[in-house]
Amino acid sequence: MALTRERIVDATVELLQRHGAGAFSLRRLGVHLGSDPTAIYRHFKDKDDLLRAVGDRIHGQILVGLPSNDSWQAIVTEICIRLRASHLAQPEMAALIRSGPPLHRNEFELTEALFAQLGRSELPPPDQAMAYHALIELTVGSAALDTEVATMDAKQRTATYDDWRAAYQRLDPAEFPHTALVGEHMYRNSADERFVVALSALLYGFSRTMPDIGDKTRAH
Amino acid sequence: MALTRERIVDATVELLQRHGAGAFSLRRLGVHLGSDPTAIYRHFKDKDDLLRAVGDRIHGQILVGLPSNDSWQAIVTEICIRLRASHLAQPEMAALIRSGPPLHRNEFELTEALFAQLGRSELPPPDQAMAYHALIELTVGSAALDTEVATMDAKQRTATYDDWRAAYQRLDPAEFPHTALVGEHMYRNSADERFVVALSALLYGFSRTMPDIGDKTRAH
DNA sequence: ACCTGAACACCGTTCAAGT
DNA sequence: ACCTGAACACCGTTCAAGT
Repeated sequence: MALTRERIVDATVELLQRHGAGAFSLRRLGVHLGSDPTAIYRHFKDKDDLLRAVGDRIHGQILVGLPSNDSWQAIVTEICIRLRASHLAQPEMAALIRSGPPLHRNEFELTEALFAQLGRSELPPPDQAMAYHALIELTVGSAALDTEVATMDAKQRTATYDDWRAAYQRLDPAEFPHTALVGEHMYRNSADERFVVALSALLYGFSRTMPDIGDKTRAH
Repeated sequence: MALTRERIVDATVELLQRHGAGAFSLRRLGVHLGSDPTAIYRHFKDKDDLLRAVGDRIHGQILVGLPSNDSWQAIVTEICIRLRASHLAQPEMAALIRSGPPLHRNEFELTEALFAQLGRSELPPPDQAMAYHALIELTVGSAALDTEVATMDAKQRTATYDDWRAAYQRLDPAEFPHTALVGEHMYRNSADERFVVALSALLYGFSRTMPDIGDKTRAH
């Protein structure tokens, strides 16, 4: 029953999952662990340090059972889908990771896995790095924008998207003519499906020579 | 000297800009306004309501003086650059907007401006909506990931990127062979430049018929 | 009509004291 | 060596009381 890093991380994951991210505090964690809240400071520097450890545990599960005999685009897509799902499942942790790369073991392995796939493309290394940054930004952004809605049940979620779409469709077509034409197509399909479409466009865009940008002097 | 919504929003913008986002509280705002912190509740429902109003004011400045005789890609890029800059300048507000579209006047005008440009592309309306969502996700994600670094001065910022790059380059090449090849190109250029590259790739990806995804039965 | 100020129910974190 | 518990310096928000 002794307090260990492991037991604290376990309890944190459980609390974050069971109640929302907003309902997590060190005081609640103390109650859940049956010990004084401040005992946690014996094992972690502060709350951020604890959440970073939670993040590393979750990043560690992303590469488990990843398909390997697929196109690089398909594998990159799968990794990003899983990374996005992790961020949706742990919004507190996600907010922390947004403030800087954790630079921990599992994050390095995730990066290596992405570069392994981007290395199979025809992109030269500088463009692989650019694509890597763009993939992370899109994935993290998609998760951040979807966090609030993702915690709802399917019925609520559909209702929310319907409400938002309706708000755009309710606009005066004289003042908002373009929104009037496109409004009905906003927030369609699931956010997961929209994400895969965006990801495909991004990968497609990077896997061609890009006009107007990039290093025009490159070898091929 | 009477308290008005306008005066409160002004003071909030000033406080957020002068000190960081983390240093903002209703109590501090009260001191700055020379009135009791709880007087704000007479004009705004709660803190989120106030930040939403701040967000709307800032969104309202994005379209001012936008070039109009340019390609749709160039104008979309300019809008996204400005939206990203707004999020970087007001991280508290940005965090709130991530939780759902504000559905306020200025946000509708921003959406209309983006659809006006996407309408000049050859994309059919459903794809315009998809592109819109993807653009927002990339823009918001890029801003979120860059917020921490953006508040630093140029020197600190470069040092931070150098540190991060070094962490990846320090990895054992036997265990992380692909990172070894690409590591030196990570976090190069400014985050703004990396964002423009990502945006171009995304727009380029959307402006072609996408393989494997999308409605294959479309007219053209 | 508008603002004040006490109060409520919380936070993360520190540190001397206990076992 | 490890944990406790009081204390510090904060939060957002409510509401009866003041002017």
